[in-house]
Amino acid sequence: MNSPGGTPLKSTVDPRIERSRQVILRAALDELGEVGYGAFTIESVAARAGVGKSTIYRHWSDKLSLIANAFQTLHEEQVPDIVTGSPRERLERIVRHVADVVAGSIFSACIPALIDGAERDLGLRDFHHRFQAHARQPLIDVIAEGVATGDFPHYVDAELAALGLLGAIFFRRLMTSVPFEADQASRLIDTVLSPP
Amino acid sequence: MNSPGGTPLKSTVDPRIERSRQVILRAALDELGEVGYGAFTIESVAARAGVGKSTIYRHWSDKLSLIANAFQTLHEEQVPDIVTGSPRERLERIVRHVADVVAGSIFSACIPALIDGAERDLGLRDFHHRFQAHARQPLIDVIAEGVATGDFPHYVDAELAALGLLGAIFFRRLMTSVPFEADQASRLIDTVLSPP
Amino acid sequence: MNSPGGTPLKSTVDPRIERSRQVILRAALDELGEVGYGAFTIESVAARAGVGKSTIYRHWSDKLSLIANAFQTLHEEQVPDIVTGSPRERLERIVRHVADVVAGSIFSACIPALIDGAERDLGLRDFHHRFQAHARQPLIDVIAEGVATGDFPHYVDAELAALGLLGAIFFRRLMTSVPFEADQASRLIDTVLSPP
Amino acid sequence: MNSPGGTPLKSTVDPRIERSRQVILRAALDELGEVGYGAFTIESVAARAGVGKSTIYRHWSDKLSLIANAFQTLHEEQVPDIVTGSPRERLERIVRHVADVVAGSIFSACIPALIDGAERDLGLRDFHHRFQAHARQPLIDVIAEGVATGDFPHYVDAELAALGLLGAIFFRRLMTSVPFEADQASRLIDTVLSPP
DNA sequence: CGCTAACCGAGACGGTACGTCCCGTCTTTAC
DNA sequence: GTAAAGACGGGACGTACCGTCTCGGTTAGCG
Repeated sequence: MNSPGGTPLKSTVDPRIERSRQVILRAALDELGEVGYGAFTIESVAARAGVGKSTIYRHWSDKLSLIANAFQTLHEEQVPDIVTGSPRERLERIVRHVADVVAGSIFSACIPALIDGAERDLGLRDFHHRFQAHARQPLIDVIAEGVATGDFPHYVDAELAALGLLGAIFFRRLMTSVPFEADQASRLIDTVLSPP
Repeated sequence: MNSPGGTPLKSTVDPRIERSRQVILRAALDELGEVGYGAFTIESVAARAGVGKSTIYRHWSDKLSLIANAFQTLHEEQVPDIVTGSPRERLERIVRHVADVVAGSIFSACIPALIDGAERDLGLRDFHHRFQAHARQPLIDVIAEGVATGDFPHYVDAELAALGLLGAIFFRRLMTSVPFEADQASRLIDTVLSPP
Repeated sequence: MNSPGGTPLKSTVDPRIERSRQVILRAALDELGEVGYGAFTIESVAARAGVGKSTIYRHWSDKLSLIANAFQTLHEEQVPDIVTGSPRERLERIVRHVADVVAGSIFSACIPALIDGAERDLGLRDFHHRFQAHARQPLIDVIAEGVATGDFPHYVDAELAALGLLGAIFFRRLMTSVPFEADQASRLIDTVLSPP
Repeated sequence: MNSPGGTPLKSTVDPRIERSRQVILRAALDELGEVGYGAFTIESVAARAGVGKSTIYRHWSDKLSLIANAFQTLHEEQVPDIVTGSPRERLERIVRHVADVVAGSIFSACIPALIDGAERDLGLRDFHHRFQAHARQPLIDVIAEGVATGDFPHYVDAELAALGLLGAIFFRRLMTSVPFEADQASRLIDTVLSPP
């Protein structure tokens, strides 16, 4: 049910179904951002979406899969980056973007819920990990490219370096009271990858 | 007023209180580690501790403050490090220790719960952030020392570097399916702080 | 608005509701009769009725309104009397019936609970008093008729006489260890209304 | 424990004990009259009496026996009647007194609680019944005397007549919204025992 | 078009945990 | 050595949601 990437076999579905899904997902995201995971209730989402509770359960098996699915819809708003400039420049642009997103967005508001949910629900965990791996890849690629071109030191392990950069940003979001700000991106990159 | 000599009003407390607190906190930690934050139940803790539910509510106002308090008791098991060796050696020892703790321990099992709880409860958040800052400090210190002694490059920002190292470890724990292993500590340090 | 012909908005109700009400009221009466008002427990009623506690609270706001409502269902079992015979004969039949009911029946088992409940809950008190007035009326009527026909002394106040007869029966039930038995009905009537 | 009529074997008791008993009984009666049986709690009585909960349990085995004992202290305030006048006059004086007491007094406020409590607790029931029998006796006696002197008809059963008179008063208190008033005493007696 | 099947909202249902209150017992400390 | 203070295990309260399940009512799209 409700497989993230599955295309329907039937060429056309009842338009009411799609309409319900949209309304509910939107309401779920709003709710999650507003009250957080702990106070997130299906009944609130249903009320907010102007929909019966059963309509939600008709499309998602439980609370967590609704949340997981809602996250996917956020995925589309990514892909911010272009391919111009040196690896260093492109890396900085990516890091700034990540910092911005993590600093404040619906997505950011939902991260703790996602982390906790992933701990308890296998399906959600899988989605979470795959999603992160996917989002991490461009960063790794651009670092690897920079190592190849000599923009970054040869001893740099692209994967570990990407982990250090992302980790710093997420660590600040999740473990401290002061989130990482985009302006610090340059100094972070200098520290981790040595200055140009 | 009552006592002539200005003696403290309550010099000692009922020993049962302390005993109950210990038993309950222990049970709470066990429960948290086992079933996680989402399935954490006061009633289960009470049963596990062999205690009435009301005894728990007599000492903690609600679920979250119990959890917050339980975490504080984990604070004692830190202080792992010694002061011998070069900054590089001591840094690696610290990183390995953190990696070990994050890879598997009651504390590790509770991190997602802590992160999620901190998002909704102000008191828990404060505790969480103060606790992390405290635990982070030795790492920052040893990096700063290494920069001063020339063991690490002069351009390194100790705080950002510490963030990168810790962030990498926690990121792997929270956002990927493969936790960071202590064996990778050396390579991580090389990447972030350049090799010796 | 929606329906063109101005049809009632909700002609029928979910049949499950009525079914639940029946089952629960029955269980509540049984429970009341068995364990009494003091030990009457919503949770026991739920268990006895094979119903979730929330189903009870969905229909009744609290314990007392459930009890009050349960009593109303006893209202139906009255109407025992016919209209044949002299006033004296009919009076005796009524008194015997009351004595029988008060001596032993679910209703009788619940009287103390009802009296006590009525003392604290306005709604229950109203019901209790209205119910009693209703049940008292036939007795008053037949006495008044007897006074008119000369079967009873002219100085008899029908209402006070009815009170005396009923009072004697209830007093025995509530304030003594020996309930009034139907066989004594004749002598009671003779005493209060003088012999034929 | 705490048998209603038992005299202590020891000639002298610790005066604190007696003092505690008095304070607690007084507080219990006040509490009962104010909040009723349903909201009557030991903890409230303890607070009102300025006494520890355990002090109450040291003297009474449970809530009901405290209440029962409290009632006994009301017994002393009875004995209202004198022995002058004809049986009819003395009867009326007794009935008026009962009506007054039942219409409004701490005792009256506690009757429903007592009735309900007696239904569930054997000890309380015994006390209740014995207490009532005792209080009923003077009424029976004076009626019997009146029958003997010819003041009342020869066919009158003194016990049933007393039951009718008392029953009428209590019935009005417990089962109707209009309590019996002392002014109606004369007419009630006329109806039940025929006019002089 | 008109029918019928699917989908819908509404919300009742059996549950479970919440956090509160009070029970009656038991322990500790102060007077 | 008694009493106050109050901690304790227990259990019912009434509330909030869970995820499941009927209900009629309303579309949609096929025939």
